[in-house]
Amino acid sequence: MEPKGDGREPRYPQRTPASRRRGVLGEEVVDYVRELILTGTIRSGEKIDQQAVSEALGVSRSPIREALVVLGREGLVELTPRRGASVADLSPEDIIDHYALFGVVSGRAAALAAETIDEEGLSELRKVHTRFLDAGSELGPDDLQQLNHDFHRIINLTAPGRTRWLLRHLEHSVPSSYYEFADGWNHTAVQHHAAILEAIASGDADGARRAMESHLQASGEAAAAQLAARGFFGDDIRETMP
Amino acid sequence: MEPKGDGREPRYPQRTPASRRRGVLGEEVVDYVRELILTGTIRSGEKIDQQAVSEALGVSRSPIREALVVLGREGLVELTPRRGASVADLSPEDIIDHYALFGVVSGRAAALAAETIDEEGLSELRKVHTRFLDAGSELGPDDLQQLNHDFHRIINLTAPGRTRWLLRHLEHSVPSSYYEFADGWNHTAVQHHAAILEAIASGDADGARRAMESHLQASGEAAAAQLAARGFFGDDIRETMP
DNA sequence: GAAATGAATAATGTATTCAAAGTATCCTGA
DNA sequence: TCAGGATACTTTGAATACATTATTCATTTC
Repeated sequence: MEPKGDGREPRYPQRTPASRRRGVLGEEVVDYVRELILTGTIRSGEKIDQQAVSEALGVSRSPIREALVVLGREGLVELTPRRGASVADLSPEDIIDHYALFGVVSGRAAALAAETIDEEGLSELRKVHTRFLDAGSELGPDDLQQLNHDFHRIINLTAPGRTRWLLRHLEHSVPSSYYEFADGWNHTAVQHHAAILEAIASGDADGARRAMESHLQASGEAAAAQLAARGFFGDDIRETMP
Repeated sequence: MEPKGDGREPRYPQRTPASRRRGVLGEEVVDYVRELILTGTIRSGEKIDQQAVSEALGVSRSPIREALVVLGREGLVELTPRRGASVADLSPEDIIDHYALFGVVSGRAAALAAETIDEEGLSELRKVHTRFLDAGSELGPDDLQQLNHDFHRIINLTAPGRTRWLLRHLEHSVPSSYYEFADGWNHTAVQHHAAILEAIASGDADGARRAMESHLQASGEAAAAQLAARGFFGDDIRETMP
Protein backbone atom coordinates (compact mmCIF):
# COMPACT_ATOMS: atom_id res chain seq x y z
CA MET A 1 0.00 0.00 0.00
CA GLU A 2 1.91 3.00 -1.24
CA PRO A 3 1.20 6.48 0.17
CA LYS A 4 0.35 7.74 -3.26
CA GLY A 5 -2.04 10.47 -2.21
CA ASP A 6 -4.27 11.88 -4.90
CA GLY A 7 -2.30 10.85 -7.92
CA ARG A 8 -0.44 14.02 -8.78
CA GLU A 9 1.86 15.62 -6.27
CA PRO A 10 1.47 19.37 -5.96
CA ARG A 11 5.10 19.90 -6.88
CA TYR A 12 4.65 23.06 -8.86
CA PRO A 13 3.92 26.10 -6.71
CA GLN A 14 0.83 27.86 -7.91
CA ARG A 15 1.44 31.33 -9.18
CA THR A 16 -0.40 33.99 -11.08
CA PRO A 17 1.96 35.85 -13.35
CA ALA A 18 1.87 39.52 -12.51
CA SER A 19 1.46 40.96 -15.96
CA ARG A 20 -1.18 38.84 -17.58
CA ARG A 21 -0.64 40.79 -20.76
CA ARG A 22 -0.92 38.91 -23.98
CA GLY A 23 2.33 38.26 -25.78
CA VAL A 24 4.74 37.69 -22.92
CA LEU A 25 3.23 34.63 -21.29
CA GLY A 26 5.91 32.40 -22.69
CA GLU A 27 8.66 34.49 -21.14
CA GLU A 28 7.00 34.32 -17.78
CA VAL A 29 6.76 30.58 -17.98
CA VAL A 30 10.45 30.44 -18.87
CA ASP A 31 11.31 32.42 -15.75
CA TYR A 32 9.04 30.30 -13.62
CA VAL A 33 10.44 26.96 -14.72
CA ARG A 34 14.00 28.22 -14.70
CA GLU A 35 13.65 29.30 -11.12
CA LEU A 36 12.19 25.93 -10.17
CA ILE A 37 15.24 24.27 -11.68
CA LEU A 38 17.88 26.63 -10.32
CA THR A 39 16.48 26.59 -6.81
CA GLY A 40 16.43 22.81 -6.87
CA THR A 41 12.67 22.53 -6.54
CA ILE A 42 12.73 20.08 -9.39
CA ARG A 43 15.81 17.93 -9.59
CA SER A 44 18.14 16.71 -12.30
CA GLY A 45 16.58 14.13 -14.51
CA GLU A 46 13.12 14.76 -13.20
CA LYS A 47 10.35 14.90 -15.73
CA ILE A 48 8.54 18.17 -16.34
CA ASP A 49 4.82 17.65 -16.61
CA GLN A 50 3.39 20.13 -19.08
CA GLN A 51 -0.12 19.87 -17.77
CA ALA A 52 1.01 20.31 -14.18
CA VAL A 53 2.88 23.49 -15.04
CA SER A 54 -0.05 24.62 -17.11
CA GLU A 55 -2.41 24.18 -14.17
CA ALA A 56 -0.01 25.75 -11.70
CA LEU A 57 0.17 28.92 -13.75
CA GLY A 58 -3.36 28.88 -15.05
CA VAL A 59 -2.35 29.07 -18.70
CA SER A 60 -2.73 26.63 -21.53
CA ARG A 61 -0.04 24.25 -22.68
CA SER A 62 0.92 26.35 -25.70
CA PRO A 63 3.08 28.85 -23.82
CA ILE A 64 4.41 26.01 -21.69
CA ARG A 65 5.72 24.22 -24.75
CA GLU A 66 7.37 27.35 -26.08
CA ALA A 67 9.05 27.86 -22.74
CA LEU A 68 10.34 24.31 -22.64
CA VAL A 69 11.81 24.69 -26.11
CA VAL A 70 13.61 27.83 -25.00
CA LEU A 71 14.94 26.17 -21.86
CA GLY A 72 16.05 23.27 -24.01
CA ARG A 73 18.12 25.68 -26.05
CA GLU A 74 19.58 27.10 -22.88
CA GLY A 75 20.62 23.65 -21.82
CA LEU A 76 18.63 23.61 -18.61
CA VAL A 77 16.14 21.02 -19.80
CA GLU A 78 16.55 18.04 -22.03
CA LEU A 79 13.99 17.51 -24.76
CA THR A 80 13.51 13.97 -25.96
CA PRO A 81 11.41 13.84 -29.12
CA ARG A 82 8.28 12.09 -27.96
CA ARG A 83 9.07 11.61 -24.36
CA GLY A 84 8.78 15.20 -23.26
CA ALA A 85 11.04 17.40 -21.20
CA SER A 86 13.14 16.67 -18.16
CA VAL A 87 15.55 18.70 -16.10
CA ALA A 88 19.02 18.52 -17.61
CA ASP A 89 21.65 16.64 -15.69
CA LEU A 90 24.21 19.30 -14.86
CA SER A 91 27.36 18.23 -13.08
CA PRO A 92 29.61 20.48 -11.00
CA GLU A 93 32.03 20.34 -13.91
CA ASP A 94 29.35 21.74 -16.17
CA ILE A 95 28.79 24.67 -13.84
CA ILE A 96 32.51 25.34 -13.63
CA ASP A 97 32.79 25.06 -17.39
CA HIS A 98 29.88 27.40 -17.86
CA TYR A 99 31.51 30.03 -15.70
CA ALA A 100 34.78 29.54 -17.53
CA LEU A 101 32.95 30.37 -20.74
CA PHE A 102 31.36 33.30 -19.02
CA GLY A 103 34.90 34.19 -18.11
CA VAL A 104 36.40 34.17 -21.58
CA VAL A 105 33.55 36.24 -22.94
CA SER A 106 33.60 38.66 -20.04
CA GLY A 107 37.36 38.71 -20.46
CA ARG A 108 36.92 39.88 -24.00
CA ALA A 109 34.60 42.63 -22.75
CA ALA A 110 37.09 43.66 -20.09
CA ALA A 111 39.92 43.78 -22.62
CA LEU A 112 37.82 45.98 -24.88
CA ALA A 113 36.94 48.16 -21.91
CA ALA A 114 40.61 48.65 -21.11
CA GLU A 115 41.13 49.92 -24.63
CA THR A 116 38.03 51.97 -25.21
CA ILE A 117 36.43 53.06 -21.96
CA ASP A 118 36.04 56.82 -21.61
CA GLU A 119 36.60 58.99 -18.57
CA GLU A 120 32.95 59.03 -17.64
CA GLY A 121 32.65 55.26 -17.71
CA LEU A 122 35.81 54.90 -15.72
CA SER A 123 34.64 57.24 -13.00
CA GLU A 124 31.31 55.44 -12.88
CA LEU A 125 33.17 52.19 -12.47
CA ARG A 126 35.30 53.64 -9.69
CA LYS A 127 32.25 54.97 -7.94
CA VAL A 128 30.44 51.65 -7.99
CA HIS A 129 33.57 49.84 -6.87
CA THR A 130 34.11 52.23 -3.97
CA ARG A 131 30.54 51.83 -2.84
CA PHE A 132 30.97 48.07 -2.96
CA LEU A 133 34.25 48.36 -1.08
CA ASP A 134 32.82 50.51 1.68
CA ALA A 135 29.63 48.54 1.98
CA GLY A 136 28.93 48.12 5.65
CA SER A 137 26.12 46.32 7.32
CA GLU A 138 23.59 48.86 6.17
CA LEU A 139 23.54 47.27 2.75
CA GLY A 140 21.45 44.16 2.25
CA PRO A 141 22.30 41.25 -0.05
CA ASP A 142 20.12 42.69 -2.78
CA ASP A 143 22.03 45.97 -2.72
CA LEU A 144 25.34 44.17 -2.89
CA GLN A 145 24.14 42.07 -5.76
CA GLN A 146 23.04 45.22 -7.53
CA LEU A 147 26.46 46.82 -7.04
CA ASN A 148 28.17 43.73 -8.34
CA HIS A 149 25.85 43.67 -11.30
CA ASP A 150 26.46 47.34 -12.02
CA PHE A 151 30.21 46.86 -11.95
CA HIS A 152 30.04 44.23 -14.64
CA ARG A 153 27.38 46.08 -16.60
CA ILE A 154 29.52 49.20 -16.94
CA ILE A 155 32.36 47.13 -18.32
CA ASN A 156 30.13 45.15 -20.64
CA LEU A 157 28.53 48.29 -22.05
CA THR A 158 31.76 48.99 -23.90
CA ALA A 159 31.48 45.71 -25.78
CA PRO A 160 29.71 45.35 -29.12
CA GLY A 161 26.10 44.25 -29.29
CA ARG A 162 26.55 40.60 -29.98
CA THR A 163 28.96 40.20 -27.09
CA ARG A 164 26.53 41.87 -24.73
CA TRP A 165 23.82 39.59 -26.04
CA LEU A 166 25.83 36.47 -25.32
CA LEU A 167 26.77 37.72 -21.88
CA ARG A 168 23.12 38.22 -21.05
CA HIS A 169 22.35 34.67 -22.03
CA LEU A 170 25.29 33.19 -20.17
CA GLU A 171 24.29 35.12 -17.10
CA HIS A 172 20.67 34.07 -17.12
CA SER A 173 20.99 30.39 -17.82
CA VAL A 174 22.83 29.64 -14.65
CA PRO A 175 22.44 30.18 -10.94
CA SER A 176 23.72 33.56 -9.96
CA SER A 177 21.78 35.66 -7.53
CA TYR A 178 20.61 32.74 -5.46
CA TYR A 179 23.97 31.25 -4.79
CA GLU A 180 27.00 33.30 -5.54
CA PHE A 181 26.78 35.85 -2.85
CA ALA A 182 27.03 33.94 0.33
CA ASP A 183 29.49 33.74 3.18
CA GLY A 184 32.63 35.69 2.50
CA TRP A 185 32.14 35.86 -1.22
CA ASN A 186 31.63 39.60 -1.38
CA HIS A 187 34.95 40.13 0.32
CA THR A 188 36.67 37.99 -2.29
CA ALA A 189 34.77 39.51 -5.15
CA VAL A 190 35.67 43.05 -4.25
CA GLN A 191 39.34 42.17 -4.32
CA HIS A 192 38.95 40.71 -7.78
CA HIS A 193 37.10 43.81 -8.84
CA ALA A 194 39.96 45.94 -7.63
CA ALA A 195 42.39 44.06 -9.84
CA ILE A 196 40.06 44.30 -12.82
CA LEU A 197 39.50 47.99 -12.28
CA GLU A 198 43.19 48.68 -12.00
CA ALA A 199 43.98 46.86 -15.22
CA ILE A 200 41.22 48.65 -17.09
CA ALA A 201 42.21 52.03 -15.70
CA SER A 202 45.80 51.54 -16.80
CA GLY A 203 44.75 50.39 -20.25
CA ASP A 204 46.17 46.92 -19.76
CA ALA A 205 43.86 44.91 -21.99
CA ASP A 206 45.48 41.56 -21.47
CA GLY A 207 45.69 42.08 -17.74
CA ALA A 208 42.03 43.01 -17.60
CA ARG A 209 41.15 39.90 -19.53
CA ARG A 210 43.12 37.65 -17.23
CA ALA A 211 41.77 39.30 -14.11
CA MET A 212 38.22 38.95 -15.34
CA GLU A 213 38.73 35.33 -16.32
CA SER A 214 40.10 34.35 -12.95
CA HIS A 215 37.35 36.30 -11.22
CA LEU A 216 34.69 34.30 -13.02
CA GLN A 217 36.54 31.06 -12.55
CA ALA A 218 36.42 31.69 -8.81
CA SER A 219 32.75 32.64 -9.13
CA GLY A 220 32.09 29.34 -10.82
CA GLU A 221 33.73 27.39 -8.04
CA ALA A 222 31.76 29.32 -5.46
CA ALA A 223 28.53 28.74 -7.33
CA ALA A 224 29.22 25.03 -7.75
CA ALA A 225 29.99 24.72 -4.06
CA GLN A 226 26.79 26.49 -3.12
CA LEU A 227 24.77 24.29 -5.43
CA ALA A 228 26.41 21.18 -4.05
CA ALA A 229 25.60 22.27 -0.52
CA ARG A 230 21.97 22.57 -1.51
CA GLY A 231 21.89 19.14 -3.07
CA PHE A 232 21.38 20.54 -6.52
CA PHE A 233 23.40 17.83 -8.15
CA GLY A 234 21.05 15.07 -7.16
CA ASP A 235 23.51 13.60 -4.72
CA ASP A 236 20.97 13.09 -2.00
CA ILE A 237 20.48 9.97 0.01
CA ARG A 238 18.03 8.18 -2.22
CA GLU A 239 20.46 8.04 -5.10
CA THR A 240 23.67 7.26 -3.25
CA MET A 241 22.22 4.35 -1.30
CA PRO A 242 19.69 2.31 -3.23
CA MET B 1 -0.79 51.82 -60.48
CA GLU B 2 1.53 49.59 -58.51
CA PRO B 3 2.39 46.13 -59.76
CA LYS B 4 1.02 44.57 -56.64
CA GLY B 5 0.24 41.14 -58.02
CA ASP B 6 -2.04 38.83 -56.12
CA GLY B 7 -1.67 40.20 -52.63
CA ARG B 8 0.77 37.76 -51.08
CA GLU B 9 4.07 37.28 -52.80
CA PRO B 10 5.22 33.67 -52.96
CA ARG B 11 8.36 34.47 -51.00
CA TYR B 12 8.62 31.24 -49.11
CA PRO B 13 9.81 28.33 -51.23
CA GLN B 14 7.52 25.38 -50.82
CA ARG B 15 9.12 22.38 -49.25
CA THR B 16 8.10 19.08 -47.80
CA PRO B 17 10.27 18.21 -44.83
CA ALA B 18 11.93 14.89 -45.49
CA SER B 19 11.26 13.21 -42.19
CA ARG B 20 7.68 14.01 -41.39
CA ARG B 21 8.27 12.35 -38.06
CA ARG B 22 6.31 13.63 -35.16
CA GLY B 23 8.40 15.38 -32.54
CA VAL B 24 11.01 17.06 -34.67
CA LEU B 25 8.86 19.26 -36.85
CA GLY B 26 9.90 22.35 -34.95
CA GLU B 27 13.57 21.66 -35.59
CA GLU B 28 12.95 21.32 -39.29
CA VAL B 29 11.16 24.62 -39.38
CA VAL B 30 14.09 26.20 -37.55
CA ASP B 31 16.46 24.94 -40.21
CA TYR B 32 14.17 26.07 -42.99
CA VAL B 33 13.74 29.62 -41.73
CA ARG B 34 17.37 29.92 -40.73
CA GLU B 35 18.45 29.02 -44.22
CA LEU B 36 16.04 31.55 -45.68
CA ILE B 37 17.63 34.21 -43.51
CA LEU B 38 21.26 33.23 -43.99
CA THR B 39 20.94 32.92 -47.74
CA GLY B 40 19.35 36.33 -47.92
CA THR B 41 16.03 35.07 -49.25
CA ILE B 42 14.32 37.15 -46.61
CA ARG B 43 16.06 40.36 -45.70
CA SER B 44 16.90 42.22 -42.53
CA GLY B 45 13.91 43.82 -40.93
CA GLU B 46 11.47 41.92 -43.09
CA LYS B 47 8.44 40.50 -41.37
CA ILE B 48 8.04 36.75 -41.11
CA ASP B 49 4.50 35.69 -41.88
CA GLN B 50 3.62 32.68 -39.77
CA GLN B 51 0.79 31.57 -41.98
CA ALA B 52 2.90 31.88 -45.11
CA VAL B 53 5.61 29.69 -43.61
CA SER B 54 2.98 27.32 -42.35
CA GLU B 55 1.53 26.97 -45.85
CA ALA B 56 4.92 26.67 -47.50
CA LEU B 57 5.84 23.73 -45.31
CA GLY B 58 2.41 22.23 -45.00
CA VAL B 59 2.39 22.22 -41.22
CA SER B 60 0.31 24.09 -38.71
CA ARG B 61 1.37 27.29 -37.02
CA SER B 62 2.27 25.57 -33.76
CA PRO B 63 5.69 24.30 -34.85
CA ILE B 64 6.25 27.58 -36.68
CA ARG B 65 5.84 29.53 -33.49
CA GLU B 66 8.22 27.26 -31.61
CA ALA B 67 10.77 27.72 -34.34
CA LEU B 68 10.46 31.49 -34.26
CA VAL B 69 10.97 31.52 -30.53
CA VAL B 70 14.13 29.46 -30.94
CA LEU B 71 15.44 31.72 -33.69
CA GLY B 72 14.64 34.67 -31.49
CA ARG B 73 16.90 33.19 -28.83
CA GLU B 74 19.59 32.69 -31.42
CA GLY B 75 19.38 36.32 -32.33
CA LEU B 76 18.47 35.76 -35.96
CA VAL B 77 14.92 37.02 -35.62
CA GLU B 78 13.46 39.75 -33.51
CA LEU B 79 10.30 39.01 -31.58
CA THR B 80 8.11 41.96 -30.72
CA PRO B 81 5.40 41.04 -28.24
CA ARG B 82 2.26 41.42 -30.28
CA ARG B 83 3.71 42.43 -33.56
CA GLY B 84 5.19 39.10 -34.54
CA ALA B 85 8.61 38.16 -35.80
CA SER B 86 10.95 39.86 -38.22
CA VAL B 87 14.43 39.12 -39.45
CA ALA B 88 16.99 40.60 -37.10
CA ASP B 89 18.99 43.51 -38.35
CA LEU B 90 22.54 42.20 -38.32
CA SER B 91 25.33 44.57 -39.26
CA PRO B 92 28.77 43.58 -40.55
CA GLU B 93 30.04 44.53 -37.11
CA ASP B 94 27.67 42.02 -35.56
CA ILE B 95 29.02 39.27 -37.79
CA ILE B 96 32.59 40.20 -36.95
CA ASP B 97 31.70 40.35 -33.29
CA HIS B 98 30.00 36.99 -33.48
CA TYR B 99 33.09 35.40 -34.95
CA ALA B 100 35.24 37.08 -32.36
CA LEU B 101 33.12 35.38 -29.70
CA PHE B 102 33.41 32.15 -31.61
CA GLY B 103 37.12 32.88 -31.48
CA VAL B 104 37.49 33.30 -27.75
CA VAL B 105 35.48 30.15 -27.08
CA SER B 106 37.32 28.15 -29.72
CA GLY B 107 40.49 29.64 -28.30
CA ARG B 108 39.65 28.17 -24.95
CA ALA B 109 39.09 24.80 -26.60
CA ALA B 110 42.41 25.05 -28.44
CA ALA B 111 44.23 25.96 -25.24
CA LEU B 112 42.72 22.96 -23.51
CA ALA B 113 43.65 20.79 -26.47
CA ALA B 114 47.24 21.92 -26.24
CA GLU B 115 47.30 20.78 -22.63
CA THR B 116 45.30 17.59 -22.78
CA ILE B 117 45.22 16.11 -26.27
CA ASP B 118 46.55 12.57 -26.49
CA GLU B 119 48.72 11.01 -29.17
CA GLU B 120 45.79 9.53 -31.01
CA GLY B 121 43.97 12.82 -31.25
CA LEU B 122 47.09 14.58 -32.33
CA SER B 123 47.77 12.13 -35.13
CA GLU B 124 44.13 12.39 -36.24
CA LEU B 125 44.54 16.13 -36.33
CA ARG B 126 47.73 15.87 -38.35
CA LYS B 127 46.08 13.49 -40.77
CA VAL B 128 43.14 15.78 -41.42
CA HIS B 129 45.40 18.76 -41.76
CA THR B 130 47.63 17.01 -44.25
CA ARG B 131 44.67 15.96 -46.32
CA PHE B 132 43.45 19.54 -46.31
CA LEU B 133 46.91 20.75 -47.22
CA ASP B 134 47.30 18.36 -50.12
CA ALA B 135 43.77 18.86 -51.40
CA GLY B 136 43.99 19.14 -55.15
CA SER B 137 41.24 19.74 -57.63
CA GLU B 138 39.78 16.31 -57.02
CA LEU B 139 38.16 17.54 -53.84
CA GLY B 140 34.93 19.46 -54.09
CA PRO B 141 33.86 22.33 -51.83
CA ASP B 142 31.85 19.96 -49.70
CA ASP B 143 34.87 17.78 -49.05
CA LEU B 144 36.97 20.76 -48.11
CA GLN B 145 34.29 21.99 -45.79
CA GLN B 146 34.16 18.57 -44.22
CA LEU B 147 37.93 18.56 -43.68
CA ASN B 148 37.78 22.00 -42.15
CA HIS B 149 34.96 20.93 -39.92
CA ASP B 150 36.82 17.81 -38.86
CA PHE B 151 39.89 19.80 -37.95
CA HIS B 152 37.94 21.94 -35.54
CA ARG B 153 35.88 19.05 -34.27
CA ILE B 154 38.93 17.08 -33.19
CA ILE B 155 40.18 20.06 -31.22
CA ASN B 156 36.80 20.79 -29.69
CA LEU B 157 36.34 17.20 -28.58
CA THR B 158 38.94 17.78 -25.89
CA ALA B 159 36.84 20.54 -24.35
CA PRO B 160 34.24 19.94 -21.63
CA GLY B 161 30.60 19.44 -22.50
CA ARG B 162 29.29 22.91 -21.92
CA THR B 163 32.00 24.43 -24.09
CA ARG B 164 31.21 22.05 -26.93
CA TRP B 165 27.56 22.91 -26.51
CA LEU B 166 28.21 26.63 -26.85
CA LEU B 167 30.47 26.07 -29.83
CA ARG B 168 27.73 24.17 -31.58
CA HIS B 169 25.33 27.02 -31.06
CA LEU B 170 27.77 29.69 -32.15
CA GLU B 171 28.52 27.69 -35.25
CA HIS B 172 24.93 27.16 -36.26
CA SER B 173 23.51 30.60 -35.72
CA VAL B 174 25.67 32.22 -38.32
CA PRO B 175 26.53 31.80 -41.96
CA SER B 176 29.29 29.30 -42.39
CA SER B 177 29.13 26.75 -45.13
CA TYR B 178 27.43 29.05 -47.59
CA TYR B 179 29.91 31.84 -47.43
CA GLU B 180 33.22 31.19 -45.77
CA PHE B 181 34.78 28.93 -48.27
CA ALA B 182 35.07 30.98 -51.37
CA ASP B 183 37.91 32.32 -53.45
CA GLY B 184 41.26 31.79 -51.85
CA TRP B 185 39.88 31.21 -48.39
CA ASN B 186 40.94 27.61 -48.14
CA HIS B 187 44.50 28.58 -48.86
CA THR B 188 44.42 31.09 -46.03
CA ALA B 189 42.64 28.74 -43.68
CA VAL B 190 45.11 25.95 -44.11
CA GLN B 191 47.94 28.27 -43.10
CA HIS B 192 46.06 29.22 -39.97
CA HIS B 193 45.45 25.59 -39.25
CA ALA B 194 49.15 24.91 -39.54
CA ALA B 195 49.90 27.49 -36.87
CA ILE B 196 47.18 26.13 -34.61
CA LEU B 197 48.38 22.58 -35.07
CA GLU B 198 51.95 23.49 -34.32
CA ALA B 199 51.01 25.29 -31.11
CA ILE B 200 48.85 22.41 -29.94
CA ALA B 201 51.48 19.82 -30.81
CA SER B 202 54.11 21.69 -28.83
CA GLY B 203 51.81 22.09 -25.85
CA ASP B 204 51.73 25.87 -26.15
CA ALA B 205 48.30 26.60 -24.72
CA ASP B 206 48.48 30.35 -24.99
CA GLY B 207 49.85 30.19 -28.51
CA ALA B 208 47.08 27.82 -29.56
CA ARG B 209 44.52 30.17 -28.11
CA ARG B 210 45.93 33.18 -29.93
CA ALA B 211 46.26 31.29 -33.21
CA MET B 212 42.69 30.08 -33.00
CA GLU B 213 41.38 33.51 -32.12
CA SER B 214 43.07 35.17 -35.06
CA HIS B 215 41.93 32.36 -37.33
CA LEU B 216 38.32 32.98 -36.43
CA GLN B 217 38.73 36.71 -36.58
CA ALA B 218 39.87 36.31 -40.18
CA SER B 219 36.99 33.92 -40.80
CA GLY B 220 34.61 36.56 -39.54
CA GLU B 221 35.97 39.16 -41.89
CA ALA B 222 35.72 36.74 -44.80
CA ALA B 223 32.17 35.83 -43.86
CA ALA B 224 31.15 39.46 -43.51
CA ALA B 225 32.67 40.29 -46.88
CA GLN B 226 30.85 37.43 -48.54
CA LEU B 227 27.57 38.47 -46.96
CA ALA B 228 28.09 42.04 -48.03
CA ALA B 229 28.76 40.93 -51.60
CA ARG B 230 25.45 39.12 -51.58
CA GLY B 231 23.58 42.14 -50.30
CA PHE B 232 22.79 40.42 -47.04
CA PHE B 233 23.02 43.63 -45.08
CA GLY B 234 20.12 45.24 -46.88
CA ASP B 235 22.36 47.70 -48.66
CA ASP B 236 20.75 47.20 -52.03
CA ILE B 237 19.70 49.91 -54.41
CA ARG B 238 16.20 50.51 -53.14
CA GLU B 239 17.44 51.51 -49.73
CA THR B 240 20.45 53.58 -50.68
CA MET B 241 18.63 55.74 -53.23
CA PRO B 242 15.00 56.44 -52.37
C1' DG C 1 -5.53 68.91 -48.86
C1' DA C 2 -3.77 66.87 -44.60
C1' DA C 3 -4.62 64.90 -40.24
C1' DA C 4 -7.51 62.23 -37.48
C1' DT C 5 -11.06 59.10 -36.40
C1' DG C 6 -13.33 54.79 -36.78
C1' DA C 7 -14.78 50.58 -38.96
C1' DA C 8 -13.16 46.55 -41.61
C1' DT C 9 -9.57 43.36 -42.17
C1' DA C 10 -5.73 40.61 -41.03
C1' DA C 11 -2.48 38.53 -38.04
C1' DT C 12 -1.02 37.32 -33.64
C1' DG C 13 -1.25 34.80 -29.03
C1' DT C 14 -3.65 31.54 -26.45
C1' DA C 15 -6.91 27.92 -25.71
C1' DT C 16 -8.92 23.73 -27.07
C1' DT C 17 -9.29 19.58 -29.61
C1' DC C 18 -7.51 15.44 -31.77
C1' DA C 19 -4.48 11.80 -33.09
C1' DA C 20 -0.29 9.23 -32.25
C1' DA C 21 2.83 7.80 -29.40
C1' DG C 22 4.33 6.33 -24.66
C1' DT C 23 3.34 4.21 -20.04
C1' DA C 24 0.98 1.52 -16.81
C1' DT C 25 -2.17 -2.12 -15.60
C1' DC C 26 -4.15 -6.35 -15.63
C1' DC C 27 -4.71 -10.54 -17.27
C1' DT C 28 -3.18 -15.25 -18.90
C1' DG C 29 -0.34 -19.13 -19.00
C1' DA C 30 3.75 -21.58 -18.03
C1' DT D 1 5.27 -16.85 -8.77
C1' DC D 2 6.67 -14.55 -12.54
C1' DA D 3 7.09 -13.51 -17.61
C1' DG D 4 4.79 -11.94 -21.49
C1' DG D 5 1.39 -9.58 -23.91
C1' DA D 6 -2.98 -7.37 -24.72
C1' DT D 7 -5.62 -3.41 -23.19
C1' DA D 8 -6.65 0.91 -20.95
C1' DC D 9 -4.90 5.18 -19.58
C1' DT D 10 -1.60 9.25 -19.95
C1' DT D 11 0.89 12.39 -22.17
C1' DT D 12 2.84 14.44 -25.88
C1' DG D 13 2.87 16.90 -30.48
C1' DA D 14 0.30 18.99 -33.91
C1' DA D 15 -3.97 20.98 -35.79
C1' DT D 16 -7.76 23.77 -35.26
C1' DA D 17 -10.61 27.32 -33.13
C1' DC D 18 -11.22 31.54 -30.86
C1' DA D 19 -10.33 36.12 -28.80
C1' DT D 20 -7.57 40.13 -28.79
C1' DT D 21 -4.72 43.34 -30.77
C1' DA D 22 -2.43 45.53 -34.84
C1' DT D 23 -2.96 47.32 -39.40
C1' DT D 24 -5.31 49.18 -43.25
C1' DC D 25 -8.40 51.92 -45.56
C1' DA D 26 -12.10 54.87 -46.13
C1' DT D 27 -14.47 58.70 -44.27
C1' DT D 28 -14.80 62.90 -41.82
C1' DT D 29 -13.24 67.17 -39.98
C1' DC D 30 -10.31 71.13 -39.64
